[in-house]
Amino acid sequence: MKEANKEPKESKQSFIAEARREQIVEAAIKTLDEIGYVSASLSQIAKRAGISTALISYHFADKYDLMNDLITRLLEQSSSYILERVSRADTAREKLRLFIEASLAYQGTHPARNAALLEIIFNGRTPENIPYYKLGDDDEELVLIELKRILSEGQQSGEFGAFHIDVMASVIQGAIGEYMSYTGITKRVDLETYAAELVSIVSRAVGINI
Amino acid sequence: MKEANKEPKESKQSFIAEARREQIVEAAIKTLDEIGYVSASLSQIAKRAGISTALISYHFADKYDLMNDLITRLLEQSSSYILERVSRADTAREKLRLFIEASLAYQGTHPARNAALLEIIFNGRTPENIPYYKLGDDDEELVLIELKRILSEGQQSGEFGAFHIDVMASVIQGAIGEYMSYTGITKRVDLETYAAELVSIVSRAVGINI
DNA sequence: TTATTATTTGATCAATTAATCAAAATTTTA
DNA sequence: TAAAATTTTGATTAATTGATCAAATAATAA
Repeated sequence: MKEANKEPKESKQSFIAEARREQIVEAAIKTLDEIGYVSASLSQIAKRAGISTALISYHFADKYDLMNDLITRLLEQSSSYILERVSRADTAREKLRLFIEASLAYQGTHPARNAALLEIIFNGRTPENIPYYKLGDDDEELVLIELKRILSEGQQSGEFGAFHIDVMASVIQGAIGEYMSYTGITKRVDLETYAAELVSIVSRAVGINI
Repeated sequence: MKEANKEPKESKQSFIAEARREQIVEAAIKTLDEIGYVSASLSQIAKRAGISTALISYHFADKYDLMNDLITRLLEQSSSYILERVSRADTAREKLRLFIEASLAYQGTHPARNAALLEIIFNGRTPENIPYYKLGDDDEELVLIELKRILSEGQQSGEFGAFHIDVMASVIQGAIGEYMSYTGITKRVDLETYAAELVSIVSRAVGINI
């Protein structure tokens, strides 16, 4: 179990090793949520997992390897949650509504995971010192691509009017992200109201034809 | 010059001390922009300022004091830039347009300051471990308050239609912030196009009556 | 069973951190 | 000028960081 996953996606790691990795990742999420990225040292993570720091080093090549695994899992989870919900609708208009609602709902149901995701996206950097938020992860991209597909689909079907798809997608994601990260709005407007109002605002913006 | 500013906002610090503080803050901005908050140690900042680390400790009570000074200056600058531009317009519609354009333009003309602001807002925490982004700084609030005032003004004058002001403000700020922080959109759409499209989208969202 | 392999720990490593301090250098004051 | 106050540095502090290693423990295979 020396090697960190290089190429092999699914490989021959024992059940116990995979379970341990998962436990460590969960502890890392808790740590990020509680004390933030800057203070999230291996010893803090180990403390929350109830294990020694050396054990983390045994299961992960280095801290970057751990954070990478963490962010991959978090993005996979939120992505599949959102994409699954969206797939239930037929029309672009309905898909757009479900996209917004699901994106916001995920935060409400997974606050710690959401906080951890924010911490690592905004603070984490690759070994080459490139910020994660400038990277555009695959799973992150997946959601963005789906959003653009919905917008494009709506335009072609005549459900939506004319607008710049990249910018519109950015507006929608920005509005969702704003509620995720900024507590000011969170305190003033509850999740359901925000979702409903956002759907209404976006509907007007895309020029929905009843 | 032992004491760090506790209550005295403007006090009796020599010109040279103030100049030195400013130099240190500028070096801190450069450091945050170049290597990010996590790596921005006092020694890294001192290196870029061409001074010893002890000198930073002499002029600032501690690292938090420095970062606090830094974020205050950065927010003051961007706030006054935006508010000054907005004040040139008369109608709510024009103010809204200038607000969006000025907010985006500031990023284009001050990329390093913008990057530093992002780094510290998302990574910095108070001594009580509260993330800055959950705090709602005074100068940050200033801009938000002005935005809401514009939206409210437009509704009362009949320029805008009906919408939830808090949510609409959040959407607009989110769309602006998205372009600031996420490189994906930055690479696909240039600043001017984004500003123009965003104005167009928001105009539709607020329901502008020609 | 025994031998082999996988897992886990505690001790330890060098590096870096923020901060302190006495002494030196500089500037200001008298 | 000389004295006093301010500014600056280099050395040092204790604490923490991520990582390594040999030895101990546990699980698996023979």
